[in-house]
Amino acid sequence: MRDEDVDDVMALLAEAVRQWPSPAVTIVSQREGNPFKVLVSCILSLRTQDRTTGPASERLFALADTPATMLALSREQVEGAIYPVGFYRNKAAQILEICRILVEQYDGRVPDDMGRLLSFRGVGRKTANLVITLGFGKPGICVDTHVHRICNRWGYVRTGTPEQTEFALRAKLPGQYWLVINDYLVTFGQNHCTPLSPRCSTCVLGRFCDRIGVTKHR
DNA sequence: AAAACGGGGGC
DNA sequence: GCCCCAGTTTT
Repeated sequence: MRDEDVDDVMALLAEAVRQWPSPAVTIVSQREGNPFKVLVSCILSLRTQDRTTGPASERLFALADTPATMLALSREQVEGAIYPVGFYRNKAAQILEICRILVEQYDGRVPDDMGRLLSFRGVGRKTANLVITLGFGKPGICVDTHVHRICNRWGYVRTGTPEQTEFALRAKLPGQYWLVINDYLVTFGQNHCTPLSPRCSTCVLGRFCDRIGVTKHR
């Protein structure tokens, strides 16, 4: 994919993702404007399939949906609510630790800058960028493995790590696409342009794609 | 039964 | 950069 193809690809992508109702990322999108829910949802989704984190986070938020109230929960309560996301002890402990810091040092509010977000254990660039963009509506690019894989598969960027992809996209992706690329590409990556067996033969973006790193395809 | 999945931390 | 982290889902 060449730079001048961006508008065409984004339009085709928007059309393509419409065939998958209630995409998994919508679960996270529904947290829009609520940085705390975005943050907790992201912690739950670490190294798990996104589909499972929606119901799990709903159960947790039914018990508590602010740092102060969630801090009052026991680790066992949190662990029980978030089945079946896995990594229960780590995730429950990290969430409660973040709640404690938010209450004690940040007046119960989630900070809106990269530096402070990254200081929390369990928060990396993907989570921080999602909090900044979805939670606070500020500019940012959230690169998960889907975004990283697909942008490289297209040949739009040539990078080795998601962080490099983030910086490459920040430098070249037109600003009007920053807030939608993650939503589109995650949906697209989960349903069509999958890691192992992308459906290249039925892909509307075929003529724009370099298929870099594609080993098998149907 | 086995392989795929997926962000972050520690070194 | 490399290795590790645990448990659910898919093949």
